[in-house]
Amino acid sequence: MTHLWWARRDLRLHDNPALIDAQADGPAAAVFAWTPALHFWSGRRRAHLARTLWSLRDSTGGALAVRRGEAADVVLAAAQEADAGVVLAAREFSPAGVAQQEAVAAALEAEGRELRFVGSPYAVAPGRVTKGDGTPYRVFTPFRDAWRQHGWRQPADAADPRGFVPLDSDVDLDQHAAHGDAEDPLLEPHEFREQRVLDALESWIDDALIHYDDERDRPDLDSTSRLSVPLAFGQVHPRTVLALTAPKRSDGSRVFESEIAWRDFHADTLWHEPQARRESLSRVMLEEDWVTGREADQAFVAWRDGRTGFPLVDAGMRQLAQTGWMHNRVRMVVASFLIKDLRIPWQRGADHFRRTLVDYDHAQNQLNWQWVAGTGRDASPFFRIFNPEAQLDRHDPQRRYVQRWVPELDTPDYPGPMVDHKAERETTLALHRRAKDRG
DNA sequence: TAGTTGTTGCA
DNA sequence: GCAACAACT
Repeated sequence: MTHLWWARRDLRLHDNPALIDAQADGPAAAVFAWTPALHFWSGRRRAHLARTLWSLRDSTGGALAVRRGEAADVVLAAAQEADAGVVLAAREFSPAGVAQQEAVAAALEAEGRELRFVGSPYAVAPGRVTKGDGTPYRVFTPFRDAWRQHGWRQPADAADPRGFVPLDSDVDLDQHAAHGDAEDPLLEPHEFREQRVLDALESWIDDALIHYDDERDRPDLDSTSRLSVPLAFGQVHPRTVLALTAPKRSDGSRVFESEIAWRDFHADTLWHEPQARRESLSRVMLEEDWVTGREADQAFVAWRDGRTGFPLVDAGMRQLAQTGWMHNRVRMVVASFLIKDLRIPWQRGADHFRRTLVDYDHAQNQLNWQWVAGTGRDASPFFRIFNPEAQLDRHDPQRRYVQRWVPELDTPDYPGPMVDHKAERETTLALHRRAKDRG
């Protein structure tokens, strides 16, 4: 009997246990649900999804169906067409992903079909790393040590690209794939193929992994792994990444693996505390102390548009606006500036990132913003306020990054600082102390 | 994965 | 005059 693979954030043939199981008894059918929620994505992010799906469908000999509709409707219809009694999928752990898979499971069960979960988008799935008493770790470092101790499986074999039963699509991927930077990207589809991602990863490991501990925080050097986009779409599995870095032990590889652990830590936090998607996990400021109204609106727009007068903040926000990506060190600096200098709630910044980042990942975004705000599970101390000038001196010493993204930097057209950082820092610290004293 | 301030130790 | 360090926020 034919099985159906429900493709989610695991758009790959390599190391995909759900897909392997779907092919266990012969060729599998495969479907991806192009849901109404994608309407709210940025055009750039949707284009990248379309390109990734185009590439994956091409790799399956055109068999993968990409269909418009809610996941429950799309998966059920595909299961009926393929006469599949069993649907295989990777389990999601975010609130939206859980709700979606519950709806799919219910729709299938109503007809006597079964949704079976195999694997997850994480090296170690949320909920698996706990303290001795079964409760989750609150602090990252002990979590990471236990996470390493727990370990992970070796990557699964690659799926059979010929092992698919074709289903029709009703989404025009060519149309969605065209966007700004590449109006007709499918003339050069090489760039966003799964194999290209794996090749680029291997090159990066050979060239840059060993320097990762020193260079990851240098936005001018472009030494990061650039894995955030493929990881967000599941074009590569973190376990594949860890298997490739494992033989290359160095300080660089250990720091890099820590970053993968952060990814699992944030997903684990959201799994245990689903309200963290909107609510601060701890309170560091009194409600009335956040800036609101027109003053906040004007400040937010200056931040969003890269007109704060702080070169590193403006460079980051312009890189985001122009490319849909921002260097991680700079993400921390711009987030700290919005929260601690402008005193605008982290949720507003997180919403902007959701609308603009191509690598957007709900758990990573919300929990990293909470980390900067000092409200997360492993809260950064409330007094950790980034100094945008000191960060610039330290991480972009030749000012090459800021000059690239803020070309008018050294001209009269560039505005002066919109706030006095030293004064805002003092004010924020005083408000934090006040909130602490009032409980 | 912070920043500031004050102290110490050395040149 | 400064780097390294501790204490503190």
